[in-house]
Amino acid sequence: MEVVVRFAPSPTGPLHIGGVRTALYNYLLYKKHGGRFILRIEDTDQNRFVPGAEEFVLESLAWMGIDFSEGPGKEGESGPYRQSERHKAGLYTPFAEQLVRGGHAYLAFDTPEELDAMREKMTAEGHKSGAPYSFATRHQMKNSLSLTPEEVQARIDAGEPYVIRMLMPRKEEIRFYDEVHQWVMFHSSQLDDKVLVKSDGMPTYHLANVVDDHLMGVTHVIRGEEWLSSTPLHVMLYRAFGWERSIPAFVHLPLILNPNGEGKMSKRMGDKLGFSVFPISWTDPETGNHSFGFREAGYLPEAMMNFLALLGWNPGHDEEIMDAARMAEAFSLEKVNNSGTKFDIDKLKWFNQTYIRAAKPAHLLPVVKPLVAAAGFAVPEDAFLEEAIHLMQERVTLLPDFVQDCRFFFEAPTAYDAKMSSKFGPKEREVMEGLATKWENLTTWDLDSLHATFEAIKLEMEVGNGKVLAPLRLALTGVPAGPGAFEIAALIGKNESVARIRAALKNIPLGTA
RNA sequence: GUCCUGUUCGUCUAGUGGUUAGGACUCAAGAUUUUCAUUCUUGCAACAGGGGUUCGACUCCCCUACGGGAUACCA
Repeated sequence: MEVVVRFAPSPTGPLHIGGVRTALYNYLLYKKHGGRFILRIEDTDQNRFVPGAEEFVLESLAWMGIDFSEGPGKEGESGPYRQSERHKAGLYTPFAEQLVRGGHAYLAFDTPEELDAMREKMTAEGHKSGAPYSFATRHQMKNSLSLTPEEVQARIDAGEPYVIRMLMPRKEEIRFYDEVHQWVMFHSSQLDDKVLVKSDGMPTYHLANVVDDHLMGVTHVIRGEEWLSSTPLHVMLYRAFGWERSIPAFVHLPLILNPNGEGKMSKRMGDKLGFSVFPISWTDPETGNHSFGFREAGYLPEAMMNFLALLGWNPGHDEEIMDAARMAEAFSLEKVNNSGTKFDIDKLKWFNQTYIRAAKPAHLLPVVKPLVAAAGFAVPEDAFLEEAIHLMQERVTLLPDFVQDCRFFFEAPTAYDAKMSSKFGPKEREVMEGLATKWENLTTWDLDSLHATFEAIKLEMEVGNGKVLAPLRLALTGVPAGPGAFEIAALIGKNESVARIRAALKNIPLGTA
């Protein structure tokens, strides 16, 4: 059987990292089995519609390397892909009518105020369920069940707004199999009469979701665990429509929790704890507030993908570093975990570091280049930058470190490390003078000749490695850490290297050593 | 409150009745390295609690505790 999965975000705000993981699991299953991977935009709530949110989803998935097979801008056999468009095409109304005709749903005319009143009444009477609309209350409300057909028709004719609600049966067992949680059972008496069609005629998530999944031939509903509670309603909908034989497999993914375990990962906690919850940066069109994403923080999408995949799933072996193809190959729903997962930023950093170290400098070049420019440096030639990346990549965790931790590739030191400077004594200065002179006279400028001058100066001045290397590093970079001094010198060139030694001699006050 | 769901090192996890409970991240110590980083070695560290079932429970069942989710004309 063909596997059809779908990722169905709603454009009510920027997609967050939990959504990205949901998309990723869909993608992995699709990559493994083939079939179709549909991106569907669930924009049935026009009040909460946020401009730019859909573009944000598209750009985020593109950055992550998560390709869907059909969706907005990529027409396939199941379009259109925005529920608002599907509604305009009249896709949902017949199904809602079918439900009403079949006695599975009914019309309700209650105002928000009346609903609130009932809610209050329920809680005041100490009812455990605060639901204002259920088998217990529906006959006290204004709907096509409690009103006579004439009254109902009169209200409709008068243009009174109404919603369509699910008529939840009184006593029915609702059992469904979830690939992650196994058998889950609900009792219909605990469920309320959810709104299926809003008073503006737009379907709610529940209706649209079930109808679309059916129409699109979705075989696996992979979504976050926050949906587990509404699954019985969906199952009842499948039953009411007579679609129970083709009901999709449910896969409710464990939630991604805040690092401190306090609830599902949120922007609020991210701000508090200092990490992003968005894949890429986002500017709120309403407030203008800007949030950085993992991309801007300097994470590689491959690292992100690897980390996210392992947040709630494991391949069944000890392998941790896997590319998309390898993960897809190893992917299996049975290996998806069932308990909430705290977001471990340290582990993500480790993945990022690992991927940066393993990357080809040419692969990193396009992302590092803009960072160099953004820092205000003149952007060197590609060959230079690639070599700098090569020298730095095993000591970098985040992409911006390529600029932050090695400014010396782009400019002469503007300050010198105090501790190292204090050891820049007379002997060191003498050695540096000698080395500068030797370098000036060098006709070939490569690692070998540089090392040769190093050996020569040690012999001449009768000093060890430290008396040469430490002051040289200080002169060249101003900082105590970094790639080998000769590698740096070789890269920045003869004139620059000599100039930096001369500058250090001039600018660093005589130490105490 | 009610319903659903979960609970193995600090974190991510392996484990499906008999294991010295394994790996990874973090942290600590040491070795290598002209600095830093890398690499390598070692170490610290867990089956929420209580009852059953069983010759034997981390593994199966029940209860408790503690998390998480859902309880909208939001998704």
